[in-house]
Amino acid sequence: MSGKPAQRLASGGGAAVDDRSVAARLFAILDAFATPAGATSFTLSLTAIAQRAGLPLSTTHRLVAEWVGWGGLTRQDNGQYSLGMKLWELGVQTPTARNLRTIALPYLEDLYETTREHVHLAILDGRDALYLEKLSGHHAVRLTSRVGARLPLHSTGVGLVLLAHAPTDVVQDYLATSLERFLPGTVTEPDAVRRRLAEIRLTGVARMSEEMTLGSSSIAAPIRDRTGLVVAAVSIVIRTTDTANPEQERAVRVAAQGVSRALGYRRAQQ
Amino acid sequence: MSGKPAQRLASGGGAAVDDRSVAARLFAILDAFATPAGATSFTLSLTAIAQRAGLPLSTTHRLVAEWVGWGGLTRQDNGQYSLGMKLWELGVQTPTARNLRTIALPYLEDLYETTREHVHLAILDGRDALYLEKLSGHHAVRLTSRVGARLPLHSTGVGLVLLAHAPTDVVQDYLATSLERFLPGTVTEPDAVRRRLAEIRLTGVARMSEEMTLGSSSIAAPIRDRTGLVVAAVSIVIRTTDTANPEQERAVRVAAQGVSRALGYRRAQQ
DNA sequence: CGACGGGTTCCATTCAGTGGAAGTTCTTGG
DNA sequence: CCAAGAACTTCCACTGAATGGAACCCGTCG
Repeated sequence: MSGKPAQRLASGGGAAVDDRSVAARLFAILDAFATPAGATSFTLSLTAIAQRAGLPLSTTHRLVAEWVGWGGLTRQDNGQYSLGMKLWELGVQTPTARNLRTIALPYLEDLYETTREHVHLAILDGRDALYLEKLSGHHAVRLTSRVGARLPLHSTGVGLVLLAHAPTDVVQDYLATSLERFLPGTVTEPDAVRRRLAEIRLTGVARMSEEMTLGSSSIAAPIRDRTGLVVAAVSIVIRTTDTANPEQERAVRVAAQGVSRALGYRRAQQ
Repeated sequence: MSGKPAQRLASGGGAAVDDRSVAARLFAILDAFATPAGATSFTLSLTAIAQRAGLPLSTTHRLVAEWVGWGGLTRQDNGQYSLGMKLWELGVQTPTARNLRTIALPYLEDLYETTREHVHLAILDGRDALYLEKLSGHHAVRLTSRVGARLPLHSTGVGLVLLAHAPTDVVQDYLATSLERFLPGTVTEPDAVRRRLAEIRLTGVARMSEEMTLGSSSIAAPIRDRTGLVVAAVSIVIRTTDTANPEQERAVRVAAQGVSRALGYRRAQQ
């Protein structure tokens, strides 16, 4: 790093210079709260935030205070910090999530009622399936998914559907990296995945069985907007042992079509 | 559009001083997106953001770029900006919203199924009822409410329930200001409201009729946590013309109790 | 009691952020 | 077709806001 004659610590360690902008530091603080894995959301102490964000304590202290002042973070009685309501309020206003959810929810409810199984709504975001909504009864199978979670495209029903209808370069790109095998049943071989995608495009539904969670299978179908583009996917997650029920598949299709129609899709082609 | 740009003109047309911190300016930009009234969420041009945030265009340009880089804002094809998915992702992680929602949703679904009416879940936040969840079928009455919306405490079912169980100083404070009369039926007289609150505490339900929206009534009940504290309220919104149905009230109670029990409430007192 | 780990405050230093202005692109309309 | 204008982007000299090390505070533990 000969470029910048920036501040240099006299000590032999030669600590790295932090050239992040104030904004970047503020964001780093929020990112410290990104819930890992499927864990339940949590709280952090000031020091913990400082560590995760890679910031000096005093700086963290000041910036965290700014967040709290605005409502993006909340300080709890025990001194721990957590994400604040303001963030939630703004978050739910996000157009994609809000519009899709509002329109889709009634159909998802119908689907839940007729099948009594977990119902998922997801969109493609980057290289992941992002779960926008999840309905599930009191009982139902334990699952990794939750609203706001990201799950892989190749091992989930909604993921495969989204991938099947994604631009070719996205598919190319996705299959170029090695796909994680979560269970023995997970299909990870690129060509095998490609064959599945083709079949999904043909039949209009994806069926998965024990590729992410033991004991659970899923049936997923695409949601199209007015232009015919696939913008989301619905699925139900069922116990693997249940006998294959054509009614279930039909219900998923009906729901997907209902939402598509509500979005203005008129089955022009197909 | 709230808080006017913090500009203070020195006598004689001197330059304005803006003593906001970088963080405050970043927040002001996000706040520019706070959806007004009940309008559908929207997009803003750079110039519009600058105006609403009270910032010079070049500064706005730079800061908006930071937001976009992080994912808090998204630039659309037409050049307009809107809230970004990252914000949604973090927002749904907010503990209060997430936990309550997760626990309550199954019961809300039950309630929706048995009544087929709008179902609301709200908490008290500041001087407003903040709507955490809303289920509604395809048909159903048109409403002002939506997830993430804030509505007054005195003119909504959930609002009254929350107020009825709020600390006395909150009630005091709330009733000290003049309450807006949305419809002829809105009860705005402090003492009349107080009497209602007492009754709600006694009976355990609130009934409203055409106090916010013409043609719609609501039935609301409190949700308690393990300590017995009222942390939220559920309600259904029904057509006013419908004959009073004791089944509906019972369904609301059942839902509220179900959620309370799931939160660990054991009906110690009462 | 002393030490320790978390949190808070202080303040001299300096460099990141600022914003006016000039440059660029896209529209409008004459 | 070009001029006028609006919206956006880039530039850069200046400066005061942000920085972070250090000192301080406070509750807890052995």
